[in-house]
Amino acid sequence: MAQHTRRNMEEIKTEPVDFVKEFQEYLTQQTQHVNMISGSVCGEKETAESFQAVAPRCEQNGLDPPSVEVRLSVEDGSDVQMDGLERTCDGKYKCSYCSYANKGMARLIEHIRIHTGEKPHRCQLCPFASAYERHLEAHMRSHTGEKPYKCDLCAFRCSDRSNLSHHRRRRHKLLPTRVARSPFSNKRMLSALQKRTASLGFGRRLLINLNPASVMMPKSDFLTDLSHKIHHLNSSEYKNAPRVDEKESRNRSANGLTFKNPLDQVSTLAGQLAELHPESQTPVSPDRESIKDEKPILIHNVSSEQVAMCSNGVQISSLKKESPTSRHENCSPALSLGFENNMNALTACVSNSQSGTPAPALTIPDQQVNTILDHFGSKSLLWDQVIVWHHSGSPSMLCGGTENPAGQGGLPSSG
DNA sequence: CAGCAGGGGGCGT
DNA sequence: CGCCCCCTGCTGG
Repeated sequence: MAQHTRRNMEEIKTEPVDFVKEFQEYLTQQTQHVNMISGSVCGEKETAESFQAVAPRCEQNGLDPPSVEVRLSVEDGSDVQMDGLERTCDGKYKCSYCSYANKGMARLIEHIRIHTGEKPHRCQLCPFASAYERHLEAHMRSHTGEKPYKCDLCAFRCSDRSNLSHHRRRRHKLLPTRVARSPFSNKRMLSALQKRTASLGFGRRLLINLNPASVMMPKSDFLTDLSHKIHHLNSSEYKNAPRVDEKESRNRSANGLTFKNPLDQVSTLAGQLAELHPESQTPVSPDRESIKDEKPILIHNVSSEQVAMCSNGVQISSLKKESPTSRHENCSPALSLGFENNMNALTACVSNSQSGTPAPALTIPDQQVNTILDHFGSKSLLWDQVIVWHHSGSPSMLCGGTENPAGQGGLPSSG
């Protein structure tokens, strides 16, 4: 009896890890099952290799291979029967499981996953899985503790824009705010930046403050109106920014964060982010009332495209690289990160930004820069991306300034 | 009521 | 096709 109890205790002890593992195995099995069905419908069974060939991106993100096969066996004609897909006469792809139709095949593939139960986008930290990548991103914020969306009518803040919209409707009886699109006048550059951030493992999240308020200004004014705003970027201002306890910071710098549980790491980092600067965490409200809260940003040496663009709220410049020794001089001592092998933690914390949301300040000591570079080198990280976020007169910055010294860096050619 | 997850639409490239 | 946004529904405090 006592032995039995002890054995149970041991089982319980390891349960969290085993549970996640088992759940992922379960999902894998489910995926394989769906694949099998899919393959039988297609008349061929896909191997793992062929899946990777179809969607190499999946390997990158550690996702399941797409099991929803989309193959036009017949090129012409409407109502082409595919694997779970039909094409309607108006060119839309129609779900064969329900009446849903969409002109975008990818959208339909996503939709069909609802029927197949496939959830290839898995959280690395918990059993959460979703058929939608965007949902995984929102889910990750629940781990990081990010609450980038703030209600401008009360102190409410949340991690999801939908929640904010929900809150505004329920609490303040307000209609949802339609957020205008990107303020970038140079959309090509925006697209390039998005691709670059994606290539860095930041998913589709963009490390740029796309303050919707900026949209209120005519595009042409973006280029002319920021000059008088640059004075906000006073280096003395962020000297006053709250800093992580120096001793603690030093310890972390020397030892790195040695969390056994990646979730702990994320949580701790999120906590540090929260301590950075109360104001700096104040997100950009998507509403026009918050124009006063615009947060200019600097992005140094953005890419090989020597871009210099200013806008109301966004400045991007292609400054010369700083020497590695001078790097720290321009860095806010806001936060030191230690990196194990959890790229997701980095992604989750660093990518605390998306359209209309600010990023936290991050400072990465040299040793850890090297660690990161070691980690990301094979992933083609171009470490000369420097992103500075300027918050309401209290600028913070994410620093870097040196290309991957291993020479493995450089972004894949976007072409 | 907030948090979270599921699902779909619009638009630019 | 990717990105961004929105709405809806469920759950727990």
